[in-house]
Amino acid sequence: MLTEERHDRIRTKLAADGRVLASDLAAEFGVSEDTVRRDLRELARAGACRRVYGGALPPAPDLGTMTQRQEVMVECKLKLASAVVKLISPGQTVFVDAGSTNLAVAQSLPKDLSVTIVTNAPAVALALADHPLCRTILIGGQFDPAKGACLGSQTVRDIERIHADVLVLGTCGIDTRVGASALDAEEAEIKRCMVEQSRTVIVPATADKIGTVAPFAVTGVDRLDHLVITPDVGLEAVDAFAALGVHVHRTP
Amino acid sequence: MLTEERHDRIRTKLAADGRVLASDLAAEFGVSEDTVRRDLRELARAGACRRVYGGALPPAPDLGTMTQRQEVMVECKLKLASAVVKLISPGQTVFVDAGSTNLAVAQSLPKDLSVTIVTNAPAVALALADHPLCRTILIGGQFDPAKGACLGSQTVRDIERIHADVLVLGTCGIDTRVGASALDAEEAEIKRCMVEQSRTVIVPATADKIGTVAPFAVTGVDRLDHLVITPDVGLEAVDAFAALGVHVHRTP
DNA sequence: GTAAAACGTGCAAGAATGTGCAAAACGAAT
DNA sequence: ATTCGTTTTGCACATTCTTGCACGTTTTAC
Repeated sequence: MLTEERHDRIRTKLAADGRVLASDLAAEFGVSEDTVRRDLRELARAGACRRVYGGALPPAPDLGTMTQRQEVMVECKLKLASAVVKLISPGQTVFVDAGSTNLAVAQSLPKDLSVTIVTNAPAVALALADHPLCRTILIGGQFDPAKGACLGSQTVRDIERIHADVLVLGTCGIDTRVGASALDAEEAEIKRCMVEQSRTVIVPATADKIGTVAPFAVTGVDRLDHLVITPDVGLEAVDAFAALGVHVHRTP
Repeated sequence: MLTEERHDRIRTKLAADGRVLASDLAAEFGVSEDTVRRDLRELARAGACRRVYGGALPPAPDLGTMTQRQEVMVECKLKLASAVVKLISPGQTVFVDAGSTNLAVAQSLPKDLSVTIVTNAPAVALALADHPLCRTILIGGQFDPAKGACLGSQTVRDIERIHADVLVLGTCGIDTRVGASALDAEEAEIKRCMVEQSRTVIVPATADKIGTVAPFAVTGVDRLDHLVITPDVGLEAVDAFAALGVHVHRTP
């Protein structure tokens, strides 16, 4: 049995059964489990499967990206979110960008806070469904499942019609020199547009994003007003942003 | 049984039954209750459920209106939905109106069907996030939490820019003389607009809506092409609609 | 108020996995 | 045919992960 033959049969079995067990494959192919594990490792590296304890599963079992992202660092993001909502005052109009942290912001919004939320993320709008005092404007457009947000020219046009007091900006990377940046050109365009239309910009960021630069620039540090971070961010980074005029808030 | 498989089945069971018992799950999976508790703990940490004494419940107990409506007549709506998706052909552009039945339609859409879905309901867009072949256009506007949809003049304007092959119309009442009607003026306006921009109109309706007239008219019977109903609708009603040129489909 | 059921925690056994390494198989060039 | 280098494979050992059990605590029911 050739290596590639095994790979092919594993792919087929995975598509047919929705899962494979390392022990089964070893018995079926008449090779050791070590070899099967090597196969699975390579297939996983190629994106053909996800390795789990005992075998492997298809790459996208549930909701691919959005649900997955929501599952990591939940408590961390909730803390960021509750710090962010403290910066929002009654009566304001707030742009809420897409992203799992910003979804947490929407969920953490006090029910007695009367604000207008403008967002291009359907999940954010749904999360605000039980906030009776909250007026929610959803910006439409072509829906990008990977980002969980609406992108495209129509979205940009609609955003340009709105002037907000505050923007809660999601970001893929934030750096003292480059500022905020995104992984995707379309996404960056939307974010740039939101920055343009907002008076104040708040960026919640987990430690892994500090000092990171993504390919597409969104805005320089000079346009950022508040940076909300977790306590595990180094103090030197905090000072660096503070020196550039950014108000840095650390969650407890 | 792999860990993630258990998690997945717990999620499914939770969505289907609205609750799970630790003892049931342990028996069903053939593992100890300790393991089930561990699973539930992880799912709860990921926000997929709330742990309660004896088992677990879905994370959002009562999201006001939308979630509540979803819980009633689930299997009935799923049957309607699977009948509706059979009327959709590859390559078509489909308006999907708001409403719990239409959300079921989106969820029941085959993953290998390549279509463009246009909707003003954020939940529908989110449900289509894991359909790689499905292009989703979300119509924005002011989000109405009670309806789970975007309403308002901007929504109307955006809908008027799109011409669809098919409309899956949600309705509050449908009658042989009055046609489809809605409980709300804004809502009716949106629906009217969608009918205007679509070539074919499909109306899935549960038995309680047949013969009902809501205050605000949407469209006459002459513009309805397909009526998808449950078997508990009387035959005389079926014949009445059929006599007016509507194709009536009964789910088994 | 008491008993039973459910729960959390720590722990140990067993299974699965990663890593390093050597033998075997294979191909190419001499 | 032989030799050298590469790839594949299986094995040994340390590590990690999962799971069930014991025991003390909390919650529920009667």
